[in-house]
Amino acid sequence: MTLAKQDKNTKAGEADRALQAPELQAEVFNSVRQAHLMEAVEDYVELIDDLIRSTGEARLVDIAFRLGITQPSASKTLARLQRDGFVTSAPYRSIFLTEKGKALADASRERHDLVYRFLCALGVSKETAKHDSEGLEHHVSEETLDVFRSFIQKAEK
Amino acid sequence: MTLAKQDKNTKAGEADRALQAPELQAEVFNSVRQAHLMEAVEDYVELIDDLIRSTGEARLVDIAFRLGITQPSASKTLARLQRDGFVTSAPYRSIFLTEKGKALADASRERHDLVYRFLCALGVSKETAKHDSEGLEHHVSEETLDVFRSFIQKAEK
DNA sequence: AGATGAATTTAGCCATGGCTTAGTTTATAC
DNA sequence: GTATAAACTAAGCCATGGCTAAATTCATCT
Repeated sequence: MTLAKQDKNTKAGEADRALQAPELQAEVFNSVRQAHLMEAVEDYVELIDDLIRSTGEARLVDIAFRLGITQPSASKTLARLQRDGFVTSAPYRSIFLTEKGKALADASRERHDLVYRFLCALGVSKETAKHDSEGLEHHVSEETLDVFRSFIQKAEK
Repeated sequence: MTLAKQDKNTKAGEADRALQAPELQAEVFNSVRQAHLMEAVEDYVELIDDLIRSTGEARLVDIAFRLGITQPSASKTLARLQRDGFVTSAPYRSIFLTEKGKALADASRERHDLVYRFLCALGVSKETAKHDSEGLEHHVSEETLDVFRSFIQKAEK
C-alpha cells in the first residue's frame, strides 16, 4: 500500500525518489556525510600508494602537486592521517603507508578502477571516466559495485 | 605513442587510470573540490523545493530533520544560502527559493532523478538507488549524464 | 666545508558545517 | 488574554581543509 501510494503520487517521467519518510532521508544524508569524512583519507592513501609504486617514494611536494593544493595544506592533512594511523613519516622524510593505510589504499584503488572501467564500458570517454570516477568512487555502495562488475563482464564478452 | 605506452604499463585487469600527468590529476581534484562546494547548496534547495511541493512550505524544523542535523546547523547554512541569493526568508518564517535557487533546485532534481532512474534501470534496488543517487548526483558530468539518459531509454524499450 | 636552493615545517588566517546552550519569538491551548 | 510549548535565533565551541608568510632543514654543487 505504501507502494501504491507512491505510484499514485509519481507523475509521469518523475522518479519516486523524493518525499520518502523523513527519518529515512535523514539516514541517507547522514550516511553521505559519513562517506564524506573518508574521502580525503582515501584520496591521500591512494595517491601515496600510486606514487610509491611509480616513483619509489611519496614526497610531500609531489602529493601536494598532484592534489592541486599547497604543501602546507597537504602537510596538515598528512599529520591527521598520521595521527589516525594511516601513514608514518619522519620529519623531512617521505611518507609511508601503515598496514591500515595500505589496506585502505588497496580497497580504494580497486573501487576506483572498477568505477572507471564501468564508465568506460558504458560508453563514457576515458577522459571523462577518469574525471567522474574520482568524484563518484567514494559514494558507490557495495550493491551498486556488484552491479557494475556484472555490467563490465557482460560488456566484455 | 602515449597510448601504446599506457597499454604497456597497464597490467591485466588493471585500469589505465592512475599515474597520468600530475597537472591533469591536479585539475581533476580541483574540479571535484569545486563540485563539493556546491553540494550543500544543491541539497538544501532541492529539499526546500520538495518540501514546498509536498507540504506547501519549507520550515527550518523540517529541513533540519530531513537532513539529520540540528536546527541551529541548518539555520546557519540557510543564512549562507540567503547571503548568496538562493533563498529568502523573514525571521521566524518559512524559507522561499529565489529565482536562482529555484533554477538550481530544478536542475538538481532533474539530475538526481536521472541518476536514480539510471541506477534502477541498471538493476540496483530502489533502496540502494535512493541512497547512492544522493551521494553520486553531485559528481556526474554532463557527458556521463547523457550516457545515462541513453541507457535508460534503451532499457525502457 | 660553505653557499644556495629546494623541501618541509610552523604559525596563523579564513570558510564551511557540524555541535550545544541559552534566549527570543511565535503559535496554541485553555 | 495569558501560560506553555514549539520554533527559531544567537553565541560560541570544534574539526576539516584550504591559504600565505616565514623559519627551518636537507641536499647539492662548487
